[in-house]
Amino acid sequence: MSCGQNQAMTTSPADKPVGLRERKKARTRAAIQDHALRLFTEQGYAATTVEQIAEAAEVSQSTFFRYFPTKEDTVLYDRLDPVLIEHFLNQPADVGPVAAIRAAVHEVFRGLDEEQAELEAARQRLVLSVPDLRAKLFEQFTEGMRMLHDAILRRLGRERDDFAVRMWTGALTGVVLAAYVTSIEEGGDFLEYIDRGLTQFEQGLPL
Amino acid sequence: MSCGQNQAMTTSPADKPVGLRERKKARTRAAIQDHALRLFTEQGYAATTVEQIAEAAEVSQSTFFRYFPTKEDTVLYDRLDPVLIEHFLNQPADVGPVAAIRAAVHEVFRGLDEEQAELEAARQRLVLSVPDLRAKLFEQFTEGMRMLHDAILRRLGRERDDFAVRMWTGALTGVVLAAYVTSIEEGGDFLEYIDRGLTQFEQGLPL
DNA sequence: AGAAAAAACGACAGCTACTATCAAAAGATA
DNA sequence: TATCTTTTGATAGTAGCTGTCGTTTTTTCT
Repeated sequence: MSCGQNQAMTTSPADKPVGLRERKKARTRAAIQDHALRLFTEQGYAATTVEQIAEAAEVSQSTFFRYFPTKEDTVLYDRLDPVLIEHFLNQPADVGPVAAIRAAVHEVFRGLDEEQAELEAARQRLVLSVPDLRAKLFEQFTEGMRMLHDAILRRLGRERDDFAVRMWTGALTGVVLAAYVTSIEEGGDFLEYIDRGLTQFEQGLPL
Repeated sequence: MSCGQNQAMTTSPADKPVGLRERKKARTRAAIQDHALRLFTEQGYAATTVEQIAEAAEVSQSTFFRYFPTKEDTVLYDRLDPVLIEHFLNQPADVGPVAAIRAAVHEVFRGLDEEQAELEAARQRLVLSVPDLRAKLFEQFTEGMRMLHDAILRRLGRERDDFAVRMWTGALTGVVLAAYVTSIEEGGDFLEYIDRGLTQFEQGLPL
């Protein structure tokens, strides 16, 4: 019923402090997020109040804001970015950076089951259609750019503030963002657009 | 005293309906924006209320929101993007797209006097330091990406939905954004970073 | 098991960005 | 001057978000 939350890996790998408290917290978080997304798609983002979400999830407003600092975060709380970076860093050292990114993206998105993929698609559509959410999403992208920048630096053994790497990372982020927007506007598989975009990038972005 | 508002060119070029009403509107808009920016830099963005800005500009809150739909827009109301596009389109047809962009950026930013440049710099610093403003700025960048996409299509005579152009534009926007962020973080001339970024882009983004 | 400590919760009050409405004031027009 | 339109201000209201505090629930210690 509830969508799978991958929260367990936030703690250290050795101990498993999955006490009753942790389980209830995870359930509450998932309930809030699920009901929020359902209400948003049913009656629109702006027309849905935090009070309604809290009521549907059977928590108080105080509790809502303890779990999600803003209403927007019920949609944009990003679980995927750190996972992507992790997969990227785990790629073998001899593959090029673009190939490593391609592999990481594939590994993460192919790992979603159909229900998760469906939910993710709905979420993406919602995000791009609501201005406030769009704005925050774009900021997330640039935060991702920064993380990617650090990862690339480490991978290539470059020193900090390498301007060429900065521009390279910026361009690649722009490509991914453009592919993302295109996939929403044109419809179709997100992964395919990313793939084509990365190929263009590898070929030097011919016009 | 008041910073130069280039509002006049929004009307059709033939008539000049610069009546008393129009002049007062321009003055009010400038007053709100100036006092807002001053208060933001003096006491911080979040700590400054709309009420304070309205009081400083000697207008009611109603009037404030008639001029600026949101508090953020006092900082982010962008007058430069359409000007940039216009200059880009006015470049001679035989220069390449990157060179045309470079020329347009130079023309626009070199056209600012020292006071305007100083104000613009303060504005840029403020924008990147406040999360809410950052988010909206990034959205503006992608709107700029869309406008640039259309302009490039027209310039190259391509048909709509050319994937290669989309990726090219996305990458270029990413480069400009990265150069922008770098110029804020590292300090130094904004134009110089843009120039170097565009050069990197022209050279195929070597690592 | 029982007590103490810690964490989570709900209720309430308050601030502020933002919207809607409507009457008064100011500018344009004749 | 008189009329018509645009702009403005006052007021009331909604909703996101914060802070506080007493209560309940869960964990930990003995």
